Amino acid sequence: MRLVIASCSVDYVGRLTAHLPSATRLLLVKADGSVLVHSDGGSYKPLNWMSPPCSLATDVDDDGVGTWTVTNKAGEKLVITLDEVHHDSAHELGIDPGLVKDGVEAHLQALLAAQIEVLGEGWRVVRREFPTAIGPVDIMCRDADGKSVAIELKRRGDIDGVEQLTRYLGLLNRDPLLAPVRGIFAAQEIKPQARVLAGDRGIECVVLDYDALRGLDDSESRLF
Amino acid sequence: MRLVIASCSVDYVGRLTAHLPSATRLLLVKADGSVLVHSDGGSYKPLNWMSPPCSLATDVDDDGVGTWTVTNKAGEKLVITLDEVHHDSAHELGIDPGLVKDGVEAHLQALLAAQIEVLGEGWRVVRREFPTAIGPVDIMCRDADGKSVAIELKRRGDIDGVEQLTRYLGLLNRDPLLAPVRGIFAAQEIKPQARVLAGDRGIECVVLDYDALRGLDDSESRLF
DNA sequence: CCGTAAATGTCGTCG
DNA sequence: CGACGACGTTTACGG
Repeated sequence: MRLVIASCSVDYVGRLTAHLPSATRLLLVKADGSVLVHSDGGSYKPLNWMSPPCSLATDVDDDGVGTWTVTNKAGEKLVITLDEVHHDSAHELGIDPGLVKDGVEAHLQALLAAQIEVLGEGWRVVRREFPTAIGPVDIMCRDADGKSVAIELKRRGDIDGVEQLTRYLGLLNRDPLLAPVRGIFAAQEIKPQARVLAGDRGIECVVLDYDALRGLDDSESRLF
Repeated sequence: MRLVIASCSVDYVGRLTAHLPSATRLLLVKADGSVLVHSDGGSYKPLNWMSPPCSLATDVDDDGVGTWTVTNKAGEKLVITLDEVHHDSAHELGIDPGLVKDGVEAHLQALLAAQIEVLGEGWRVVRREFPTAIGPVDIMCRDADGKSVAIELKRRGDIDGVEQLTRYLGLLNRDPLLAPVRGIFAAQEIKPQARVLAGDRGIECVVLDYDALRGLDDSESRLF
């Protein structure tokens, strides 16, 4: 990894065209050739960048002044014009073991599927990620009477999720083997507008407590 | 901007829980207090981070070994445990003038509006960003017979865009002065599922070639 | 401040 | 490799 602090201007030509006027910035060159241009504020997103795989060609003088050209297979190009270099150092980092995540939708789905009876006694899971022509239903199950129920799971219950479930229900209810299919919109948090829209579509809302679900499940290890 | 190369492990507890085992990484502290943890590969996205506004508290010895704790108002916490510091430098960067973009959806809209007859002879634009109660229709136009057509533009045509246009059409068709309103979903690329959904809703799909549109337009400058 | 739509989205997963 | 949905989405733009 190479770190350069330099006064520079940047031009990107690719999926769009973008330009950065001259200013002092951090240029970060990773081992895979990718380049990030960061300012001293904003967010984690660079002002400009080139994702790997790509290659960096430099045309600079003894002071590091000149141009860097980063290109990729798709013909996208990032041109960095360096006016003055304030810092330039390289560091060996090695392979990163990577991130371990916990608490995302997949876990919520596993937890709910393992404890589907929190929704009603005698309920059973037919399939997780039940396939349809327009995408998979998160959990397909049947209630105590054997009637089909489609569950859409979200961490945050927004209008989009209700729309998604509505599309599934519209399709599923055309299948005489399944119809009538009931819909349940389950999330850790459901926005008021989503709740209203769900009510309007005859979709039931369920707020899930992730910690409670995890607590109820005695053998957490088998979920993963 | 402070740059630290260090062997460290990282824990994030917030909207989710995440852990990074010990390895050598770049720690980037921006002037606004935000912190980015980058590995030597991957993409522009850090392995872990804390967005501003947030505050960094350090508890380290003379070698820089110890822990950094970054917290924000929402109670999210990023804890970095430094085992060994290989590099530590600070740099003054100043304010960044910011990025200038060109070639995004707004430009596609301008190009298509200027050449609306690529959709059919005698078509004319009624208005770009035609206002409705639930948001603006990208382009409202009339075909050769004077019938209303609502166009939704996307760079990438996904299901969301079809839903969006469907909502507009539902509203517009309640207006006797406009109805019946036809819908066209135009994008540089249309996903199969979006195409199926559009077909189901009676919405026509049009694939746009940005370069061709730009090439057809003789005076590109007047678009901007 | 909240809601909506765009993004050089990126990232994982599954076919 | 493409299609698809989640994302600590983030970010910009209105009201």
